[in-house]
Amino acid sequence: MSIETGYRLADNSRQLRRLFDERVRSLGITGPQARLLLSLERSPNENQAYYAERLEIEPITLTRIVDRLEEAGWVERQADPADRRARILHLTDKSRGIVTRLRASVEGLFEEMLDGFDAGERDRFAAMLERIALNLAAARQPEAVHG
Amino acid sequence: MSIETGYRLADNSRQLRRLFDERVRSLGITGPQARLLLSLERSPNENQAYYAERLEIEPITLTRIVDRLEEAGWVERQADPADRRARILHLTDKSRGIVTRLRASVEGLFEEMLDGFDAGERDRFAAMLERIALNLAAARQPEAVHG
DNA sequence: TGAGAATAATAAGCCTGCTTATTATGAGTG
DNA sequence: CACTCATAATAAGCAGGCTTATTATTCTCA
Repeated sequence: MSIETGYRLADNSRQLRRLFDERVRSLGITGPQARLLLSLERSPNENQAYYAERLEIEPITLTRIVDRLEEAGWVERQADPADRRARILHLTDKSRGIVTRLRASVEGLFEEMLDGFDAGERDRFAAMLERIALNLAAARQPEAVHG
Repeated sequence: MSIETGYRLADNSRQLRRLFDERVRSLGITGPQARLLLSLERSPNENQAYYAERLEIEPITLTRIVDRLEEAGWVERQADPADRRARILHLTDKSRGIVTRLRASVEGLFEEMLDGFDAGERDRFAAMLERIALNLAAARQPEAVHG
């Protein structure tokens, strides 16, 4: 039984990612670029390692996303006066406008996803997802159990 | 509220995909390659278009996965006597052994994911995922509503 | 202080996903 | 039959994910 549910969960999230990518594409950016811009709006002026951690991608992956965003004028790298290794990221005047639309797009999509769910159902679904998140975290480090 | 739930769903599935990729990697193949091999076990001897449709990837993406699997001896392409454009795929003697272990790996992972969920909870979670799948399908073609 | 470990960013190279385009073949219609 | 349209596979080229490795800097602690 868990097989079908596992596949369904994977399928749903693939659809969700696709829809997100499609919608932000009309704004001229890719899905991962949009995720970084949203993260930059919420927590600005941190170094690249911070955003890589937050988006759960490798630093080198983030580096290349930033390369393209910077080239297109959506973000700027800035030296960190406190650490000469680091680069601080921030939005530009050009990008501040788009981020609002991005946020609306994401919120609308998530709302469509849960269309027809009442408040109680949303709570129960969210609680189940939290339990699954814990299970997946536990599955990640099977060695740690033997401490 | 739906924002956090949407992000949680996306996060969970990213974790799930990562765990899957990590586990099959020890068998010497990548995640997408594993998905194709499992699909080949379940429905053998179809053409490439069939598996692309089934895995919900573009035909060209499947072509390249097959390129690498064929080169490594995990699958074989075969001419379709009924359609000279098409190529029929099938597993090889070498791959038949690994597919059993793949299946066990997937089933184990999905089981860990739902650890602690009783039968009723599994049913309710699966039902919610189905509703979300319908909502996402509806979100895909907003134009069709006006049809 | 000074040596070694840790951290920040990046490069190279692989695989997978996409869009757009091309070629070969098949199917349908007049 | 011939014309058109659809379909199967593939190519080119890009973005994003990864692993592994490199360089520069910072941190730790004996």
